[in-house]
Parts: sequence; C-alpha cells; structure tokens
Amino acid sequence: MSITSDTLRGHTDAIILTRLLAGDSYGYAINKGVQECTGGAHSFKEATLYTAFRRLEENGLIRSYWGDEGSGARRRYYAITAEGRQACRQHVEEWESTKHLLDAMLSDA
Amino acid sequence: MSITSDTLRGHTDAIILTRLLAGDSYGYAINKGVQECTGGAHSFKEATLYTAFRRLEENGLIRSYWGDEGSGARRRYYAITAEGRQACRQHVEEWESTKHLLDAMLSDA
DNA sequence: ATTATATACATTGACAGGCGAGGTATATCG
DNA sequence: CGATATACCTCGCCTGTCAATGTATATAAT
Repeated sequence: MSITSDTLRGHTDAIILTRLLAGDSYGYAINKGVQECTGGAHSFKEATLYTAFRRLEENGLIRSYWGDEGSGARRRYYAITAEGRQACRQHVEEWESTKHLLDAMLSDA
Repeated sequence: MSITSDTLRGHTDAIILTRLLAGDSYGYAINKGVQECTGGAHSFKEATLYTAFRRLEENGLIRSYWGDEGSGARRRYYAITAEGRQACRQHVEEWESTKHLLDAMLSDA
C-alpha cells in the first residue's frame, strides 16, 4: 500500500533537493534513491518528477547539464544551487512545525 | 508565520472529521477549534472549509442539519457518520506512516 | 532475429483541492 | 449609524499530480 500523493504534495521539491545535497544526480537515479530510502513505499511518477525539475530550475533552485556518458541512454544531471540549499533548509524547518501541528490537529483531544 | 497550505492539502477532510469526533459542530466553531488547537498557527479559509463540507457530505462521511437557534445567525451543524469515523481512523494511520517516510526523505543521510 | 525488460528522458491534457473575491444575514457595542 | 463578530455560501482561477503517450539505448532471453 502506497501513500496518498495528496499528502505528499508540496514536499516534492524538497525531497528532490534533499537528494541533491549529496551530490549531482539525474532523474532516474534520484527516483531510485527515493524508492530505496522509503523501502519501496514511494517513488515519483515520471510526469511529476520531470515537471518538478522544470519548476525547480525555473526557480533557480537547481541547475542542469547533459552528462557525457560514452554509451547508453543520455542523462540530464542536476545540481543544487545555493538558493536551493537555502530553500531546502527552510522547507525542512517548516516540515518540523507542520508535523507537530498536524499531530495536534489529528489527535482526538 | 503560517504553514504553507500545500503541505496541508489532503489533510483537510481528516482534520474536520477529527474535530467532529467530539460531537456535532458547525463551520465557524470547527474552524475556531482548529485555530485554538494550533495556537493560532492555522485555520481554514472559508472557501476551503465549506468546499470540504460539501465534499465530505457527498462522500457520506458527514451528515448536516440546520440548528434551531432562537436568535442569531443560522448554523448548519455537521455530524460524523460511521463511514466518517472509519475514514478518519484510516487517515490518521496513513499519516503516521507518511510522517516517517517524509522524515526519511527529508533527511540528508 | 525478435521480444521483453531496464534504463533514461519528455510532453500534453485532464483532474482535484485550495482559495481570493465576492455575496447574504443577524446581533452587539459604541 | 457604522463597525465588528458571528455565520453561511459560490464562482472561477491557480497549481501540482499523473495517466497516457512518445522517443531512444542496452541487455538478456527466446
């Protein structure tokens, strides 16, 4: 059973940015990483993923460049920018407080 | 500083249902309750709130009826149904796992 | 050779939830 | 009489997700 994507909405960008903190990567690998770190419970739909990349780049939070693989399918690599790091930190902070708020709002007190 | 509503999206219905677990209530009061239990950090926009009520009733998770206040503005009361309780429990369960997943996905491991 | 599977990227159009902006009505306080 | 709080409602826009569809390379199986 996977997670309702509505509850993940709004976290997509931050999840991707977090993945890029460790170093440049490309779409397919990033998604595999997400899959791995959630024990297979979540991965992005391709449309969602690539839409997010466009959005993030438009907002200056990532940069992209084509890799120079000798063989195999081409890969577009992404690098997080300084602004991206900042945005990521901020989102994680916000997540911490959202978490507590939601815990409060979803508890039958 | 309030919470980005995108990160709350998908929780709206469950938050309302949770509020109704304690007993029947009406829109304005429900929203006040949310405000209170979050220390003022969150409350629903009216459009969001009433849209949610319609949706919840369509889905059979709540029932509604007009109160018989002798004076003052009329109030439409809402009652959670058995299905609503079930849906609420399920959402809270899902929230627990989503929370852990997000913690994992937002941690720079 | 052909088929299947994994890797890898991309776009289009539909859909759903949140909400700004606007509206209605009652009661109280100054 | 006007302001504020209570109390409800709807229309139409915006944004993020995703099913469907398309392209291309490499490998393993049939």
